[in-house]
Amino acid sequence: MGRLVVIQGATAAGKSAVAVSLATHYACPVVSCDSRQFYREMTIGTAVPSVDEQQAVAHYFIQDRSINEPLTAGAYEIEALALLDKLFAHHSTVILVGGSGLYADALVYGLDPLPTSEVIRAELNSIYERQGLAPLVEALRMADPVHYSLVDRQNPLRVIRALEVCRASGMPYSNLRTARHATRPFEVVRLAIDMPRQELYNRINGRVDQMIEQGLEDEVRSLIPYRDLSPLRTVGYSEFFDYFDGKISHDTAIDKIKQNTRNYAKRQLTWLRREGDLRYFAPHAVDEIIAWMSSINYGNI
RNA sequence: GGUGCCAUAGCUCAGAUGGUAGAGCAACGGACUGAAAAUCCGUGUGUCCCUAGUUCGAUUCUUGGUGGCACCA
Repeated sequence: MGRLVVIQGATAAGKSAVAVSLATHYACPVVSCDSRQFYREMTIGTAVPSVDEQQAVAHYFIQDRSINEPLTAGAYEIEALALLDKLFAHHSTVILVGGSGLYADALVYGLDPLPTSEVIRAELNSIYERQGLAPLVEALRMADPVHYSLVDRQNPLRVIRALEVCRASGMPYSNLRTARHATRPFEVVRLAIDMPRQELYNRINGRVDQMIEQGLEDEVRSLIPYRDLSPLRTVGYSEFFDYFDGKISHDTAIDKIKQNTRNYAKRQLTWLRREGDLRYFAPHAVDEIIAWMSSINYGNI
């Protein structure tokens, strides 16, 4: 049975470099679970692996599609599972790396097979825009009292998604949620890259400055026609759109990118904390990671 | 050098005729099963510049410092 090594951690923590080092050591490929590095139109602002890194080891799910075809977590689960099937035919180890916790969990634990409906969601969104959240919350109370009592009723995305599932399936959302972990045809080893908060924030600030030097502003400007697509709701892009709109100054935009990236990193860390026994390593501790991996037995996910 | 004004949270500031203080932003904590770099929720974290007085009690009033700003030299 193959072994999937999952490398997580906050943005700018140095996950990609660790992944390349490990992949070189195990002579294995790297699969990304970064929801913004999927898109070929976004390069500078998403800090995709460098050309050198991509030539050193095979990378998958890196800039392999267009922002016109967004990849949802559910679709990612299916595509990535199919890919792993092929990769494990030739490799005993595959590395999964990326900052999108939901996507990593979709692949590792699986999502319940819930329906989606663009049409229903569009209807719900239009109600939300015209009448606000209250009627949607009330509709959810009628359609699924159980989930109504559990859901964050102030969060439009949660309420709308739950209603979307109810209407598309004809069943209460809560009936379809099992919270069961899927069984996978591979073992999973999870670890995370971490460092002191201040150090992480310094790296983030420095990386944003680098992105500016590399021409992030021009990259974002070239994407103005696509600004409403969901992949462009992204730190580093939204702020420049605000600047182009004259809402904020250039300097403010850059400061906001740094701040919003720090906030994003904090949310990633919060997400990872619920993975109680996650093993943390420093970004340069590749030898330590290799030693740790050879010391653990398969089977304890 | 003189005169005036100012000094309160990480930042910008408000405030109490004397009873140890509060806004915005930041920060921190959390939620999150198909928008997830998204979306949403919660929390004041403080030698009220220092000093000596007055007072039952001083961050608030008074004295003397220190630092900043403005104007005059």
